[in-house]
Amino acid sequence: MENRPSFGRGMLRLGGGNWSEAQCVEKVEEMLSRAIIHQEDLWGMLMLHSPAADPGAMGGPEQQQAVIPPMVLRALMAKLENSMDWCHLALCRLKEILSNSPCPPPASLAAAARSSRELAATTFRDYEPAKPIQQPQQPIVSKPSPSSSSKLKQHTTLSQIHVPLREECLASSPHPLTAGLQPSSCFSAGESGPSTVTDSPWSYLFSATPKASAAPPATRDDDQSALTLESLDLHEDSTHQGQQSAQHMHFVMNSESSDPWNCTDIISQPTFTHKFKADHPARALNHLPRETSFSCRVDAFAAPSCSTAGADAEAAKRQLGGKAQNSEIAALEGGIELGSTASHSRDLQDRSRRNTVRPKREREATAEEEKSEVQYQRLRPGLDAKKGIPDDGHRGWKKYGNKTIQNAYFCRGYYKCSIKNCNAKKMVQPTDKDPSIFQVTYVGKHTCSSAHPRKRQPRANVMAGATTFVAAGDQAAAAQLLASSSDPNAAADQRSLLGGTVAGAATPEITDMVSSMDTLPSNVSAESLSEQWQVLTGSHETAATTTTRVTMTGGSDLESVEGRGSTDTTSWSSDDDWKNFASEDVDQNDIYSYFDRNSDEGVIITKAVQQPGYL
DNA sequence: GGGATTTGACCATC
DNA sequence: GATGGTCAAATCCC
Repeated sequence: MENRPSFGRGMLRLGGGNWSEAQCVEKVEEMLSRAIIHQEDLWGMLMLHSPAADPGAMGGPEQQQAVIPPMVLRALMAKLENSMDWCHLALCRLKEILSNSPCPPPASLAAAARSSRELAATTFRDYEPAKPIQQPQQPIVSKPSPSSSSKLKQHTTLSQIHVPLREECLASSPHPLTAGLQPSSCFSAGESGPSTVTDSPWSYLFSATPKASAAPPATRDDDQSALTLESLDLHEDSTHQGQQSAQHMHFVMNSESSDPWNCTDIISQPTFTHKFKADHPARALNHLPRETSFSCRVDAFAAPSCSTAGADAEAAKRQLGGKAQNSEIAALEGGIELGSTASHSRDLQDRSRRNTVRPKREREATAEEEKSEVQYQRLRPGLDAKKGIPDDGHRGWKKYGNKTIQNAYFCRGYYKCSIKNCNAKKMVQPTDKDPSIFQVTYVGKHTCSSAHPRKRQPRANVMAGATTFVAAGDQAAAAQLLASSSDPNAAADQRSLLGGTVAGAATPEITDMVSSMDTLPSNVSAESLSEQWQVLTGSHETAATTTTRVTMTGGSDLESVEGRGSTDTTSWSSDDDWKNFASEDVDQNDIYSYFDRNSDEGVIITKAVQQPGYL
């Protein structure tokens, strides 16, 4: 399985190189941040069905039998909350170590502090009252490694931080550790500009960093997307933290919607300005409201000495002529700092400059490179499980290599077309943040068009999952459908829908992408029922669904039906196909057509999902 | 047994 | 020297 790190005989290579302690700490910080994201997601999913959160959601007795016992749910939630507390605490501690400047807990924290055993007794009172939680009772005192070559070599006296204990659930009470902090106070003494947005519990710190769209930047004139990042610029501040230069980012955002968990409040304030300064672009991004979907225009970009995320990664790719080292891009996208030293910054800047004179290899490969295309494809549970990678419809891919990539958790698989003399290749790599989404880089074109018929999808009935996407504007119904779905992705989509859909937010790219059932035989009539656009903020996707009712007349002499997406077509050529056909991957851009037929009438739903840059 | 996959080695490039 | 792409022998699996 190329999608998992290799262990045992093929020991995972962790990229090599010497990492300073500071870099290791940054790594840990990144891991903790991601852990928190997952914890919050899980917590949110638990909240959706928690009887404590919604006593009326239990339904009848049949449903009660099917759900997790309330006491277990509460215990799970308490576990999650405790875990999240610890992650927040660890992050605060790490940042304190890094900056070597103690950041005392806010007054609200001191007021909130109680003993850990008291917490245990509180959170587990309904489940396992006597079970203590292993938590340190004393403030952590750093023990610098004698071999350290970083600033950590110096003894760092850490401030006392008592374990913050929450008495209320996260939905109604922000974390006490962060409740009293201004946006950048934990990182630097940078200014914290005015913000008219009341930070929600989900947007404080270390949450998912919104990513910029890879699509051409949209302006507010031609795009009604929920959030527009008006400008983003970076500049060096060599005076910051001694010799380490800092990337300062300034954001000016106009937003009509941001936090899907508190969408109404944001909508009531159609425009807000959020300015701040942080000593790390990724940290700056962390202050953006969580789970937002936006486009951005990069007005200026300086090759970073530290990682950025999303927009910066894309900008870096462009800046480096699309030939940036994968390690750098992976680090950029992952928010991982490859090296905090000035030398690494210079290296990146030099690389950027070198690209004005294109390397020999690149020049020679120009023709081929122009044919490369990067896509993000989602693994469809049940359909792609066997191969472990998304099925793009081509039958002849042969795997010829597997490689661990520096700073990427998952291996990259190398595939080429098995047809003789065909030069098509692709590289497939799960993204770090969501292994079910793969970055697929196609290189070269197929020269075997007649020899690789599209692979017919298994005729499993996936209609139940497909229909869940048509309920834009009817979030409750959609959520109910998704909740009843067995699709593991349903929870995420449920969160997305519950988080708020924005009608009329389709981008021109999506408009061009979707065309449903434009070729029909004479005995089939099609009636377009609806076309819905929505921004699935929770998954950073924009989705379009078109629903077409299809009626077959004149008996079962169907010959062919085609549905066409932007780059490919799907077809079924016999009545038997028509009857049994359930799902077809229309093309590689996450366009799916679903068909369900009862007697002579069916409904075809085409869903197009645009993943903005993905990540 | 044969095709597909894995995996260490090799090579090109920076 | 580090890194990514490719090769090919070994191995796996149907």
